[in-house]
Amino acid sequence: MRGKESRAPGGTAPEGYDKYAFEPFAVTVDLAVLTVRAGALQVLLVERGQEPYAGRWALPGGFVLPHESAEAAARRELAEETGLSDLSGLHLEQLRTYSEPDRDPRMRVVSVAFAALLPDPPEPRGGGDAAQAQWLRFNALGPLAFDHDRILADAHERVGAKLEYTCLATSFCPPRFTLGELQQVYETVWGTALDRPNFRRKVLATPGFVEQVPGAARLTGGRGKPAALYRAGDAKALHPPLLRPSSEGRP
Amino acid sequence: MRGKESRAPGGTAPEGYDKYAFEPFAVTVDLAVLTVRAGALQVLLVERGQEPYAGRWALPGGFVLPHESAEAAARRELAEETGLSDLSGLHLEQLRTYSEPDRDPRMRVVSVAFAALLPDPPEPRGGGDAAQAQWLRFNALGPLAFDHDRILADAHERVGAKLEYTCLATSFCPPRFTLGELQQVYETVWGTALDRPNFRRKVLATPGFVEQVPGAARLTGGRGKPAALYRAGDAKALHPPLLRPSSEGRP
DNA sequence: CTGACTATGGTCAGTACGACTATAAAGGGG
DNA sequence: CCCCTTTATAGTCGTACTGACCATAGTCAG
Repeated sequence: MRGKESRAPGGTAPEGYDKYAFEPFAVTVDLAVLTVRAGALQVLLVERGQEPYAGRWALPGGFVLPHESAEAAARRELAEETGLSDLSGLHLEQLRTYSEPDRDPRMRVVSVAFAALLPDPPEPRGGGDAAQAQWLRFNALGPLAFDHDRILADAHERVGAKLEYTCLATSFCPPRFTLGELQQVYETVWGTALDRPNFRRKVLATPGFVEQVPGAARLTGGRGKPAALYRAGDAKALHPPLLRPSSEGRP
Repeated sequence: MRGKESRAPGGTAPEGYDKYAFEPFAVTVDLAVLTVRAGALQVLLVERGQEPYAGRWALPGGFVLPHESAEAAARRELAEETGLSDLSGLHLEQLRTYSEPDRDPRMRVVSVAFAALLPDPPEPRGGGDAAQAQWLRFNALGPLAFDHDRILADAHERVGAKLEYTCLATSFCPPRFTLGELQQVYETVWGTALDRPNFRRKVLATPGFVEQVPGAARLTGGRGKPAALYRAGDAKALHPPLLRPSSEGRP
């Protein structure tokens, strides 16, 4: 549009658009909310109570309201779904838009998908007018409703790729974290094991990725030598990137 | 939506949606069509004939029809705009969706933006019911209509980044090309000069990036030693990536 | 005290990359 | 026809990065 108003389907609208000269679309957002918990990649899902796909798991989401952008709708839905009032430290990123005409059997729905990363996963709040949201392990998910399998796969791929060349991994971590926790984020998302000394060397050699918390604070959680605490630096990109092993060697 | 039908704005629609229980959105596509021509990055633009932004350049695009996906709409609009019947060798990639409520002063328009790369730029066809599309140099563009400056900047950034770790550059080249042409794609999009022997070594060392045309075909265009011809290989990703110089050294 | 466990520090060789020099093959101008 | 410009291609060399290791330090469970 905009280059050629006359192309509006259903009629010509030379000056202002005729609001109903074209088929209206419902615009929604779908959220792939990821976290690393208990050493596994987990996703926030809701159980559908109605047809179609009753009983199946689906990504949380909802309609975009007339006065808000898709980003605002995503933040609002996420707050409602998780009950998380403070969305600081949240990474929310637009994935892509899914617009196949038959993706919702009831009507034409165009959905803008987002990937969101949470550091410390709060239990989804119970109070709500709809099905309860729950964290489920990314592996061993049955088929989801609609095209949500594809959305989730795209989100996983995107996050995995961005770990390589951005500092995104810190978005999975609490404000203070150890390098072991950071490494576990990489290993969990990528599904591979990394060499610990090499990972450490690489992260510390990247200026602005992490910075050590000055007051020699140390986390004593379980056994083993206590680890130094770090917080996220101000860098956004990783140069050179931290490539995942699976994508490098090709014997 | 889909997790909680009751959240449809404007009313509850327990089973099927009430088609007009929510504010309808117009859904459009906007195309950032890029090519490398005459040693410069060029963009396909149309001149607006009507308010708002009359006389300004805008990205080509149009409404998504009720029965087609955004991708299909993008292909259709591109064919109409360029008159290019064969869209083989075309790279079309969804960029992101722009949904700010006030991005079009007339009404609520949600636009799915695409980046398209053309190898050999055909002159845009004259026949059409709207303003003529033209190739303009990416530099020295005045402000575009709507938020199209931002869309174009995002497209440029995305393409520049994907040159680093994918084989996308071949999408800017004709079916047979020399390594010099391929290098010029990188230099034009990135706006930097590259060392020729090093570029050559890197490209040839990446398996599946390009493969030499067997029948010692050589292009004799201008002066200098004739160059060997190559075609795109079957690889999609570059490992390790070909990083642009600007993003590496940071003195 | 001992052993398991984790964090941290270091070595070493293979590889990739930037900067650079050299050679080959064409056309143009005298 | 010779020389010079132009472009393609080949190779060299030192530095930086990386993967695969080995070694040490600090804490907890028994």
